[in-house]
Amino acid sequence: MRVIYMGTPDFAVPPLTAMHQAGHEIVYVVTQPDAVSGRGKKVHFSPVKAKALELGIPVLQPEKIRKNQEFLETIRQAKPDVIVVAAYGKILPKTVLELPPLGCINIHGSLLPRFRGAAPIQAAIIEGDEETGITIMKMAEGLDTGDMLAKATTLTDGKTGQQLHDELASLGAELLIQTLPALPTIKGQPQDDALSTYAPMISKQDGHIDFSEDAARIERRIRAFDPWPGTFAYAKEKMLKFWKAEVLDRTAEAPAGTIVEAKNDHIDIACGKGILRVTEIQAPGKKRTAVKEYLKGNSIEIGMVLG
RNA sequence: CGCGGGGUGGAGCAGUUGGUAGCUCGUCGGGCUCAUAACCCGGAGGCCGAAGGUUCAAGUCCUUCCCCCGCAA
Repeated sequence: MRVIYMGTPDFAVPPLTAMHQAGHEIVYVVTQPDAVSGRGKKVHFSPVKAKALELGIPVLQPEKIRKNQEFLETIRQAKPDVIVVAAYGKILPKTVLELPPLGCINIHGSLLPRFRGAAPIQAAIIEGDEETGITIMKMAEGLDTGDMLAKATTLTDGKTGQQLHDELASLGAELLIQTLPALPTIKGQPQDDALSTYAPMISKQDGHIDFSEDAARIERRIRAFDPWPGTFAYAKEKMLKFWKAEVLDRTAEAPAGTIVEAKNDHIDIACGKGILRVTEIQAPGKKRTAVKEYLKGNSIEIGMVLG
């Protein structure tokens, strides 16, 4: 099949690789423009661009699409059968959605209509869903509202955001390869808008722990935000990131955020409900460390309140 | 040249205004104990990230490089 692929981050790499291996003719890869990022402000390619270059596929990086006649003309002349989109990072205008004969299809990291939006994978963990998955849909003008074409599921289990992300990325690639050939005949299933939820884009600030929450939810947040943006709280002026924790059912008789115990391999913190037992921590400028190790060279003041 | 923290015995950390390194844990040996992630006694283990330089003398000052990490993007 003749396809144009649009995607940007790591999540969008496996589908690209899979289509290439499956023998689909990928005319162009469209991805976000190079941008400065990371320490030292160096210019970095998007992961998808890096892979496309490796595979020898022409890359397009339009700043904007809507009024970009040159870009629109280029993809029109490419005459793709379909445009496949995975975490591209920009809303596509109707002119693009209607351009290919088979339309545009999108790989989304949740079981729609649950968790429409930018961060479905993390949302599934935070909300405590036992099951999540991948949905491939026909793209419509609304945000992740198109008719569903195929689904694949997996368990959330005790997975971190990274683990679930990687798993769903490859699951999405598989599902895409299965779905593409059937595209001309497959019948989409409309989403039930009444059941839809929205998973907004995550910001650094979302990692700031609110200890008045249920310890169980905080633990899920810690997992979901591993490795980014990380989940943190402040001890005095110092930021502490938490990477692993358990939940104790009993409730502490102390205000939320109070450190009630710190010994051996754990630091216990009072929450709105339950106690958060932190077992892996990271201080600024330091690496992730098991609390067991951390406590050997650092002292934790019992009764201190984290904010 | 975006801002900043750090690389010290196996692990996590201290090391004052430069004078050949210390703590906690672990480890090994011994002791106590019904027992212990407990306690007591004793021991091993470090070319202090790398390469230069200053100095009578550098972990501690200067230069360059390598690596790790936080912020910001």
